[in-house]
Amino acid sequence: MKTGSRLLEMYDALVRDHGTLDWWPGRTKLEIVVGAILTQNTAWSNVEKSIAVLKERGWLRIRTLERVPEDRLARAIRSSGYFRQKARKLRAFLRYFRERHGGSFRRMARMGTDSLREELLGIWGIGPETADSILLYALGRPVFVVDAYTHRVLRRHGAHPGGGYEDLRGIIEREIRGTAALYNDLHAQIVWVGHRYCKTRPRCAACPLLPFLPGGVAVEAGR
DNA sequence: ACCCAGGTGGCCC
DNA sequence: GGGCCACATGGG
Repeated sequence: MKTGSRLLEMYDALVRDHGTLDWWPGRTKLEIVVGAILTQNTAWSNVEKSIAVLKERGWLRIRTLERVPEDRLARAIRSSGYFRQKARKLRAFLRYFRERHGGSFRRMARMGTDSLREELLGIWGIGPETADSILLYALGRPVFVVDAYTHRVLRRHGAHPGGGYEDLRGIIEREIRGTAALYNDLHAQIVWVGHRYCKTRPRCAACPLLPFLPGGVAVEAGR
């Protein structure tokens, strides 16, 4: 299949353009998990504000966060949008984390990636992207995180093999046997280019992936 | 006054 | 198993 090699060529073009990115703003594993949940279908700038509030209040620790009532937590993360839903999701994770791992990432890390992934997907509010973000960014597992940009960027550049989340993840992981560091940067590059050039209204003029646009440059380059 | 953002669960067929 | 909808704020 040429999807993998084409994707790899696109990745190389992005790295040549601006270097590797070394991603995910988050000092601790808990902060990464919280960020992964809060950023669901939400701009990161909105999430930053919520994280700042949690830090100011000293709530960004397991034992503390567990004890914050759901409605108070919801108000604190208001800027992230869907704040009632997300407060519930955070508490659902914390409950699982306490009951299953005693609130310890060290213990959680003893699990194999596949079985842990299944457990994370069983938590209310944790879907495939959030689960994989936790596995990759908090636990350093070699998992590729598929997101809306991944679908869009690959589709626009004729590199999408079709299928949904699991299909795409499987194909990419099979064709690019990466370390966690590579999957980290690959995802970061896709979000970078998606954010700057490949939104629903694409702005392809100065995009490093311009050479990969199928059927000539002009088709999607307008607007 | 729109449109959109690093999704997910519930419900329907 | 796919198609739709609610969930909600802040920035362009």
